Amino acid sequence: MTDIFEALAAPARRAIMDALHQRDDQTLFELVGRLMNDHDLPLTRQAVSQHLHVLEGAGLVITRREGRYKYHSLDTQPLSAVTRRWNTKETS
Amino acid sequence: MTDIFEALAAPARRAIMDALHQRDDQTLFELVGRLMNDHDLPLTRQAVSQHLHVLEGAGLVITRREGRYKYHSLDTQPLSAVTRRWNTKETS
DNA sequence: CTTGCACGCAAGCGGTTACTTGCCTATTGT
DNA sequence: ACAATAGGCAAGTAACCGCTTGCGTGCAAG
Repeated sequence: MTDIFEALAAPARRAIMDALHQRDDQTLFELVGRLMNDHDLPLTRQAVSQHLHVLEGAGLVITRREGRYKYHSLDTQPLSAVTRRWNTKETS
Repeated sequence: MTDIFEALAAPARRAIMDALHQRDDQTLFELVGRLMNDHDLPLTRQAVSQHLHVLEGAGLVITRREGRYKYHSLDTQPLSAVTRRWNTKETS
């Protein structure tokens, strides 16, 4: 759970999360093209790849191998636990 | 909202959040003493002070001046918005 | 079997960040 | 008034992080 905050600290990684939130099961190149069009983030392929590895290590992104393609999807379960860490008293 | 992730990325800052979660309205020196006893983080006064400023800037900690004392408390409202960013579909 | 595509690995570089060090201000107590 | 306490400000340093660069691997198509 510690890695979640560090993973989401980088703006580029949050942009990737947003891109995956719009549509799941995206490959690396799909994400690269999307991040160059939607946002003005000049992220190269290797940069996105490294970010995806960080997000995957934090448990926020799950991957699925299919031939030479690797599809990425969100896993929002860890985020729910994040909020409950300091929100034990007030919830409304 | 961007600053929230960067603020919580540092483990020392999360430890401060935990200390404030145990008890609100703590001064700087109270937090320093608590962080030296509870955890094994050798945080100096200036380090904790800087971390508190970051947390305050992120809106996670609210302060209250009283004479020469400055009491710090948690504000967990921003954290609720954090989770809802990517949890629009599943909530249970 | 060769060519191209999707992706992985690893070293290196520049900017950021956490922490220290030193000094300063303001409020309280005697 | 003087000393002590609670906290603030700013510069300097070392480590970390994001990104690049270059090359390597495996799958797929002709």
